Amino acid sequence: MRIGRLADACDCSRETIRYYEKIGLLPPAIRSANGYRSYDASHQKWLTFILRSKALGFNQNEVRRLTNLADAPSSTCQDVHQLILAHIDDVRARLQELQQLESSLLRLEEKCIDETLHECPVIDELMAST
Amino acid sequence: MRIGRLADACDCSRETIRYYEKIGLLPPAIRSANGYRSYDASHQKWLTFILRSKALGFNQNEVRRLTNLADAPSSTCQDVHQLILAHIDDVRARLQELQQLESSLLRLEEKCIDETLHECPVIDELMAST
DNA sequence: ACTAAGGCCTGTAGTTACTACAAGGTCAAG
DNA sequence: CTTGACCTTGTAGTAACTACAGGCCTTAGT
Repeated sequence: MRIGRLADACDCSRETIRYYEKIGLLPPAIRSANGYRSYDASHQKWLTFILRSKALGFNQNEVRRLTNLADAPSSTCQDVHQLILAHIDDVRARLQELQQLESSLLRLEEKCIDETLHECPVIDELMAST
Repeated sequence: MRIGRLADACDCSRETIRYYEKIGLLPPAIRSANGYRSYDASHQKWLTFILRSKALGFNQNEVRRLTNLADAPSSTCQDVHQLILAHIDDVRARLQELQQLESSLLRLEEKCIDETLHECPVIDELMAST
């Protein structure tokens, strides 16, 4: 399988695949005589794994740790479990931040009483000292 | 006021201030004879405005639009209102995404029944085809 | 056999929103 | 007169790609 077919199969771009190889996330492809990258089913599994992990919001470092765990025979399910729990905490922290952001924005938005005004209370509040 | 004092007053780094000037978010400082940047109260207002907008999650482009509105005498409160509403939509979209992420992660996490297992069902699921 | 379209290669630059130097100039205090 | 804190510019690095440029290779059609 060449890069284009793998990209289609996994629904990602060729550039992404080459990029993952470059940063060592994806094991390097075998090269055929003409220098083209050549992939098999195991490459596809790895790439699928990486893409799904990303879709779950894991960043490169976390994905790297996950792939290491997937690869190491000595790893246990607990290691994976820990990573997921840490990531859930992370996601929840971001959720809280966004929720606070939303309520701040709503509070601000309510200040727009008269929309025809040229003196905007929102601008004033953002600019005011203290 | 030199850059260090402004940075302290607004609780941001000197580099950030220079950066905002460079990208045209902050009006350029007046230079004193030795070439140092010199700021006054109006600069401080601008910077405060920018930093607060960022804290509300507005990105550079949105902040730029906000500062333009704050600066233009012809702008109305409605323009600002629109920007805020659009941003609230944005934040809500991100919230939804994160909530879906959280539930996906929780579903996945529940698969870890026996933590001592070396065959991790999570890894298997992430790697499996279809 | 020839040609055109498409696929592949490498390498570099751009994106966002900064942060972190490096190398050097300026100024006040001791 | 030196030390230290401040200032200047410019460049490179971060995450996670995306988008070329310039140049081979392959495949399908004529």
